[in-house]
Formats: sequence, C-alpha cells, structure tokens
Amino acid sequence: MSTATIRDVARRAAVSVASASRALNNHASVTPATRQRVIEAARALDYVPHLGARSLSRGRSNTIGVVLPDLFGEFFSEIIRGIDYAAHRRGLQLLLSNMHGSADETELAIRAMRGRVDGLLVMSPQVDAEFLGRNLPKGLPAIVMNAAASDGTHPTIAIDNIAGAREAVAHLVSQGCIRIAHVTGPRGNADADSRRAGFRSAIAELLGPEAGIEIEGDFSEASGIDAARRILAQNPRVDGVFAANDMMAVACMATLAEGSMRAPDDVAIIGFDGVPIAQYVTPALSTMALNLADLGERALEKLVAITQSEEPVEATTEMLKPELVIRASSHRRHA
Amino acid sequence: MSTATIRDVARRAAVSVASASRALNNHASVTPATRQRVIEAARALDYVPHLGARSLSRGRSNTIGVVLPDLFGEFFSEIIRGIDYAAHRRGLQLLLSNMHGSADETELAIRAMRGRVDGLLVMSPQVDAEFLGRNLPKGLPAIVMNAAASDGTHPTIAIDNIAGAREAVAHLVSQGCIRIAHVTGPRGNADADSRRAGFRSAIAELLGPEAGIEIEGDFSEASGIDAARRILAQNPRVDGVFAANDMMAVACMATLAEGSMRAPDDVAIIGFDGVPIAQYVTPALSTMALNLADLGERALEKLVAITQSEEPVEATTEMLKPELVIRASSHRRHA
DNA sequence: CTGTTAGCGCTTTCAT
DNA sequence: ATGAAAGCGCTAACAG
Repeated sequence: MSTATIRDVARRAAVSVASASRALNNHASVTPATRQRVIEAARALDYVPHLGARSLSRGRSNTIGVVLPDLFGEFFSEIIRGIDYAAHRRGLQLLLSNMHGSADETELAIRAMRGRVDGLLVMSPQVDAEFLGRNLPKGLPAIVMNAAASDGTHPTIAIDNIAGAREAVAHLVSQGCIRIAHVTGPRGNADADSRRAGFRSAIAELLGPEAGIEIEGDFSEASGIDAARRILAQNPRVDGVFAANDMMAVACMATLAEGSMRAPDDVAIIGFDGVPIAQYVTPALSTMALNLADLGERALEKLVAITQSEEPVEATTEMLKPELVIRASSHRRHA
Repeated sequence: MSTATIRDVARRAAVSVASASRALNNHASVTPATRQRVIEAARALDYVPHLGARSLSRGRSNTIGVVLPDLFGEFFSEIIRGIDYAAHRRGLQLLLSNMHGSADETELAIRAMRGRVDGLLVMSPQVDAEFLGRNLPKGLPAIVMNAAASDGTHPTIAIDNIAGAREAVAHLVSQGCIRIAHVTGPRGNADADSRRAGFRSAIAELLGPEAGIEIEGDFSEASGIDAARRILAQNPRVDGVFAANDMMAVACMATLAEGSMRAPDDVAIIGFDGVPIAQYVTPALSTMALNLADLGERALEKLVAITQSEEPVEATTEMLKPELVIRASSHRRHA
C-alpha cells in the first residue's frame, strides 16, 4: 500500500499533522526548516495525499462530472475530447457517468456524482428540461448540453438544429433537388426531433409539403443502410437526401451507390455534425458542421466560470450554429 | 444545495444516524416501520448521499481510474468505449486523467488518483515499464495497457504489434509488392516502435533489407499526407505501403491518389488498428484489425477480478493478436 | 433492533 | 510558527 498517511509523515518529521499539512500545501507560516523535514519525510515514505479525504475536508474535489449517453460514433467522443482538453488545462479531473439511454439511468448517474464533483456537465438528449430541473442537485453548478430546451434554471449550450436543418435543405434545393428525403434520428432525441422540425419547415416553405419524405433512422450505420434500401425500393425518384447525422449519411450514400444511385449526380447528399469521418469518404460528404471539440471546451469553461463566480447564475442559452460545408456529395456543377 | 445530510434525515425521522444509514443501505436489521420513516424523510428532504464521504468511510469508491494519452483519433476513444461499457455494467464510475504525452504528467495523473479509485487502468505508450513500476502506488490494483513491456509486477494487456506488422508485410508481399514503405508512428511510442521492428524483420526475411523504406510519421493525419508527398517525390517506385495506423494510411492513400498513385493497383496499402473509419473510405482500407472496444472491456474485467480476489496478483501478460482484414486497398485481382 | 462512539485522511480554526 | 482539536458526511463496530 501506498498507505502512508499524513500522520505517518508528521510522526517521521516530528511535527504535528497540522504542520505537515501546511508544509505540504505550501502554506505561508512554516519554517523553512520544518518544511524541509516534512518534505523529506514525505518522500522517504513515498507519501501520496489521499485526495478523497482532502475533498471531504475542503469541500472541493477539483473534479467535474460528465453525464453522457453511449459513446458510439464520433459525436460524443469529439465533445469529450474538447472537455478533456479544457479540463486538463485547468488541472481538473473528469468523472464520467454513463446513462445508457433511459431517464432512470440519467437520474442515477446524476445522483452518483453527489459529493464527488464540483460541477456537472449533462448531455442527455433523450431527456427533457423539466426532468433535469427536477433532478439536478440544487446546489451543484451544472451546464446542460443538447437538451430539448433550457429548464430555466441552468445555463444551456445547445446546437441550433432547426437553423442547420433548414440550411441543409436550402442547399439541396439550390443544387436542383426537388424531391428530398430526410433520414431522421430516433424519436425522443432532442437533436433528432429538432432537425426533423427544421426539415419540415424548410420543405414546406421551399418546395411545398409534397416534396418531403421522412425515413425513420436512429443515428446508426445500420439505419443509414436501411434507409438507402427503402429509397431504392420505394422512392426511386428521390434526388436529394438530408441525413440527421453523418454516420447515416455515409452509410446511406454507400448503399445508394451500390444500387447505382450515385452522389452527387443521381442524388445529392448532406449529413449533419461534421465529424471527421465525413471528409474521408468518397465522394466527400457535405455536412452541417459543428465544432464539437470546441463545444466541449466552451461548456467546461463556462462551468468553471459559474463555479467560481459568486453571483447568482443566469440561465443563459448559448446557441451553436452549424456551418454548411459543401463537399463533393452534394455539389453539382450545373446547379 | 442538495445539502441535506444523513443527519438531517435522521433527525427528521427521529432516529440515530446509524439507523438512518442502515435503512438507506438496505441493511438487515431495521424495522420496516423505521425504514419507512427514514425513506420518507430522505425523500422529503431530497437527500442524496455524499459519495465522497461514503468512500472515505468504506475505503472503497466504486470508481476506476483511467490514465490515458490524448484522445485524438479513434484508437483511444474505442478503448474507452469498451471500458465504459464494462464499467457501466458493473455499476462503476470512471475517473479520467489525461497525461498529454510526458512522463511527468503521467506521474501526476497517477498520483491524482490516490484515494479516489479502487483500481487503475494505465495506458501510457510513451512510458516504459520501469517507470510505471516505480510510480504505480503499491497497494492499488492496476492493469497496464499498451506499455513497452510488463514491469513484472502488474498484469499487462498488450497488442502483439510485432506479429501484426509481420503479417501486414507478408500480405503486401503476397500481393506482389517488392518495394514497401513503412509510415511509422512516433519514436518512443511503444506501439509504434514494435510495429517498426516487426516491419524490419519481415522485410529482411521476405525481401531482403534493401526492399524496405521507412518514413517517419507520428500517427497523425498530417504526417500521413506528408509521407505520401515524400513517396511521390522521392520514392516513386514504391509499390506497397504499410502505415503504422489507419489514420495515416487513409490520409496517405488519399494524397497518393492525388499524385495518381492509386490503390490497390499502383500501390497496395494497409493500415493498423482497424478503427471504424477504415471501412468507409474508398477504396476501403485493409488493416490489421484490433477489437479495441473489446480490449477495453477485458482490461476492466480483469481489473475488477484482481480487485476482488484475495490471492496475490500474478503479473500475467495478455496478448491481443491483430487480425488481417483484406479490403480493396490492398487486394489485387491478379496476385 | 437501535443508539453511541470511533474513525476514514485531511484541512482548518483557535489557542499558544 | 506550531499544536490540539473539531469536523467534512458517512459507515461500522460495539453495546445495550
């Protein structure tokens, strides 16, 4: 065991634990001499402070809790990467807790953070604001990401899915598409639902309600393949596809090509998220790009800010606007 | 604050904190009646147990520490996904600590885990076994992943890079390649170094030492592009490329194609790792595939096993053998 | 079955 | 400058 405690160190240095603590933490009032002795004793005993105990005593843990859904795909991985980057820079550790989908698990995950973290980053697109408002511990700073809406209590940082979806559709239309399919994300997922809403409104506005076809997907590769099969079988006249995420777009595009509907000429395709994979496929995938790592960084920074500030927290909502990135999959020369 | 403590609950239920604790933790000896009262009091006060305090008292945290390098790329993300999955299944939380490369930071990251975790998963390909042996807390169960070698003290779970690299080269040779370039990973990285070693030995054995060309890379996309440029400029007669990871392979392949060296006919290309992206590029990338998520799962399970067992831990080494996955990028009809 | 008491390892008044 | 002692919130003997 690295089981040397501060008492052992104190004893060996022949001082009180109080002095040992002060010396170890660079407190002002300690004689250079005693400090020296304590440091040496610590080294000799291979002392490593027990951070759990310190947290309890100090009431701060230097840890941020992150509640998140399954890690499949690059979406959350990228966000985590940003969070991790910012956390590392500030010397914070990350406590991860996974809610595999359900609201019950989200609640558990949140409760499991109590007493171990100084703040919470909650990504729970399956769960609504009201639920979060009810379950987030009252005194714990928290930022809500990707939720359906602000709960009116916690700062929120969200993606402007509606605007993004509308822009995607507009782009497809600009390329000459007149019969557009939307491969959706799972119902009940906030991002998916709002992308769908944006799709509908843009279609109605730009082409009339008849022009839009919705094909149910769930963000997975498999559902992208599935969507392509359905298009091939039932909607051969589709000339544009807007998928709710890049993974489905990629899979759909590949499967469509097998059925000899090729992008961009037979069908123009655009995804959403802008994950790295999108640029490597052939043809390269157009997408509504999000700087996910940056989103993560910003969320962490904002959390740190409210953790430190004394003022009451305002429940602001920060919107991240997706950026249209046109690549080969939707770019038509003659458009 | 969700600042109701167990004392508040006890007071409200008119019992001692001991009874409150017992009731809340489903201990045997509590009257249904008092248990009921305690539960109600807890609910009324919106009590959430302080897990930090519980850990200190119990000497167990139900948390596993994960020390890892930067999250760039899919390699570590996939491993984390596996770890997370297994952890969630066992009701464990994950405490992440990032060492951005350096040994100093690795040491810090490890120390920062003290008193907060029940076991450690260490992925630190930049650091050697001896270093880990010196720095891993003595009493804390730990599993070392991707290290240069076992430190003789901790169980290790590693990738058989040498065998994998050799098989990759053999495959390229079987496709008729006689002048093969290896885009390496960064020096000092255990995986990279052993992949390079495997490359060398296979080349010497199969084609003679002249046939192998090494191009320095660092696992990044940029270095893959760079490698391609150097091949185009300096080694146009290369007919096979073995990249030390998939990211470089993908980038290299794309850049080579721009210079009209196309896979698989002009040049056969194979990567390493088998990350998801490899299957979506065109042509699909051949690779030495690793089930990274499974690796993570197994590591966690093994850690849990040694955490629970009483017997002294054996410093076993588990080897994960990469599997040759032949896709279009290296598959030649006439070979 | 329940309450009292003593910690877990550390920090931090409060005296000295 | 240093030490004694109180506690952070919880669990776990040990008595009753």
